[in-house]
Amino acid sequence: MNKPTEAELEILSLLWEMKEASVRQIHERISQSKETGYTTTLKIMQIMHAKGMVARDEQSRTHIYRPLTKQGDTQKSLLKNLMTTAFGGSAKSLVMQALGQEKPSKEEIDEIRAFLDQLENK
Amino acid sequence: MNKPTEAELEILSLLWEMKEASVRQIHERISQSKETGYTTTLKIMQIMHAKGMVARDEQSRTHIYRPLTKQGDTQKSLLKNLMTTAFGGSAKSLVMQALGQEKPSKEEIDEIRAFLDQLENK
DNA sequence: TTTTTAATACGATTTTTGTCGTACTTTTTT
DNA sequence: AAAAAAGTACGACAAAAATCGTATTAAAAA
Repeated sequence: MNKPTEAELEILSLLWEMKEASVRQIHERISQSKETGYTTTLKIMQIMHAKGMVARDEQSRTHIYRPLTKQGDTQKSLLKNLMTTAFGGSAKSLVMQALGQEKPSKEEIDEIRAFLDQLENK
Repeated sequence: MNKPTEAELEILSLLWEMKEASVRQIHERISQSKETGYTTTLKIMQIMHAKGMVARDEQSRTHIYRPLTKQGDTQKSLLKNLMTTAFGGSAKSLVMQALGQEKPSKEEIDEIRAFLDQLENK
C-alpha cells in the first residue's frame, strides 16, 4: 500500500469524513487553515486519482471524488510505520504517549479498557 | 520543533538506541535493511548536524554523533501530527488501532491499565 | 617510508512533493 | 447572444529530500 504524502493525507481525511466531494468543496475546507491556490488542490487530487488512491466520477462537469482506501487500512499502515521507526516497535510506549497527549473522556477510557479485556481473552 | 524526515528519523532512532555512534556504525545498521551508499548516510547526518538535531564530537577524526532531541519529545510531536491528520484528533481510535496492530504482552497490557487508572484520577 | 584504508567535505544530480500560471471548455448570468 | 464565472488539463517551476561521485586528508598497515 502506497503511503500518502502530507498533502494527500490532508485531502484523504476530508474525503473519509465527507464520503465524497468536489475539488471546490475540498479546497474550501483546506483554505480555511492554509493559504493555497485552487489549482494546487486540484492538481494534487488529480495526482491522487492517477495513483489510484481516489475514484472520480466524471459524469457531470464538476468531478466528484471518493476515497478508495479504507480509513482503517491507511491508519493501520501509517501507525505501523511510525511504530517501527519512532517507537522501536513497541505498541505499549506508543499507546502511552498517545494517551498522555490528548486525554480521552471517561467514556472513551472505559471503551479502551473493554478493548484491552477483549484483547487479552484471545 | 522541526519534524525529521523519514531518513533522519531512521538515523535518530538508532542514535536513541545506541546513545552515540559514528557514521560507520549507523551505516552498518542501516545497510542491513536497505541498499544505500556510505556517503549518503554521512550526508544526511551532516545535514542533521547543521539543523541542530544532533551533536557532534569532532575530537577524534571519526566524529561521534549524539541525539539532541529527547526521544519522547519527538515521539510526542510525530504522534500529535498523525493523530490530527489521520485520526481526526481522536486519541481513542488511534490507541485502539495501535493495540489491534501489535498485540502487547500480558504485562504490558497491565501497565496500560494502570496508566489508564492513573490518568482517570486527575 | 610508501601504500592502502578510512574518514570528512562538498558539490552535482535525481527524485519527490508542492505550487501555480495559462489555455481551453462548459455553464451560468446578464 | 455576449460576458462572466467556474470548471479541468497540463506543463513549468520551485523547494525539499535523498543519493552519490570525487577530492582531500589523516591514520594505519606494509
